[in-house]
Amino acid sequence: MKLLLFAIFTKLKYFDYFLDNSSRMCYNIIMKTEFIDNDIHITEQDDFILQHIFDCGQCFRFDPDGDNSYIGTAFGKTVKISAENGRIILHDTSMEDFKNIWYDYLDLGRDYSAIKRKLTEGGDPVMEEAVKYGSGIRILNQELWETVISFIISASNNIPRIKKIIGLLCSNFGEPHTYRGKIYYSFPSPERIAGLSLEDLGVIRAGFRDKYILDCAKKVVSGEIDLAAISSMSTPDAKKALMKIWGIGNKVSDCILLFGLGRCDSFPVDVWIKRIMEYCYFDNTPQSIKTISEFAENKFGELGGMAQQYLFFYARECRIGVE
DNA sequence: CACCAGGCAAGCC
DNA sequence: GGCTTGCATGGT
Repeated sequence: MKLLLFAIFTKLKYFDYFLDNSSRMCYNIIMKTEFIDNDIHITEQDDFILQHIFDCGQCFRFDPDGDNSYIGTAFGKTVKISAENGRIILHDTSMEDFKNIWYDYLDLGRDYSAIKRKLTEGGDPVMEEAVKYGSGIRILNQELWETVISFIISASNNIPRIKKIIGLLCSNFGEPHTYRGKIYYSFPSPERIAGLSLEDLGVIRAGFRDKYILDCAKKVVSGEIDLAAISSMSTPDAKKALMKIWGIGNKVSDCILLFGLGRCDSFPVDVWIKRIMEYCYFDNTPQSIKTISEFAENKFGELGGMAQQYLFFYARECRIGVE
């Protein structure tokens, strides 16, 4: 029990909690893993629903691939994930990539059942509904550079078009690799983007955001922006540093803190969150973003980021406050 | 045609 | 500090 509570706020490292690290079958306290014919099979993991994970606006590079499957690219590797009858399968991957990339990317070391219990233990009917709708949400641990550029692109944009722009960025400027007989592209490096002109970048149709992308890439390459340094800063300092980047303001920096830097207390307030918070907690009366942020900080604290994802998914599924 | 989309920068007070 | 406006593009 002590371990479970501990796991809410930390993350179980793959290597730390597996009983038998040398065999092809492993357990940790919240799931069972097997490596069978180039596939990773995960069972005894109930807090995992692909639609919730990949359709809650945190990640723009995974798409449905048939029933109960998604396929996408992260850290330069592509994986097809399917989930059916309590069995999650990561197809055509290696144990190495599972340990080094996907285990952490999918946040498999965190106990989301405990998080959901904690968020709803106060008897908040709003959060109970939200958690019911998005019960399989997990917060992905994404690459910082990709998260920075992706959320610069997200400003004043809609999710389908964000995905389209990022897709064009990768297919035009990323490195190709083959997976299951098809070609996929990595997210382009800072060096690659920094070498482009604004005109080159025009093919991705990013609109007014193109200059932010180019400026950021150039400054990352020159060292003026040090992402490694930012990742080791305290959350307030990291936020200040991110907000110095052209094109990154309050909301985008909160998204980067949550999705790219693992700061789970970060509570990004966008138009959807603003609407659902006003509707559910403020008698549907308009509030400033600052008021909503402070309310969320008091109410959700360390779990603000998780609460935000459940609310965001719930708001969009039920179109709360729209019409 | 207007209005909006996981906002932000710049210019104003 | 807070408030307004313009911004690229594509969809409704």
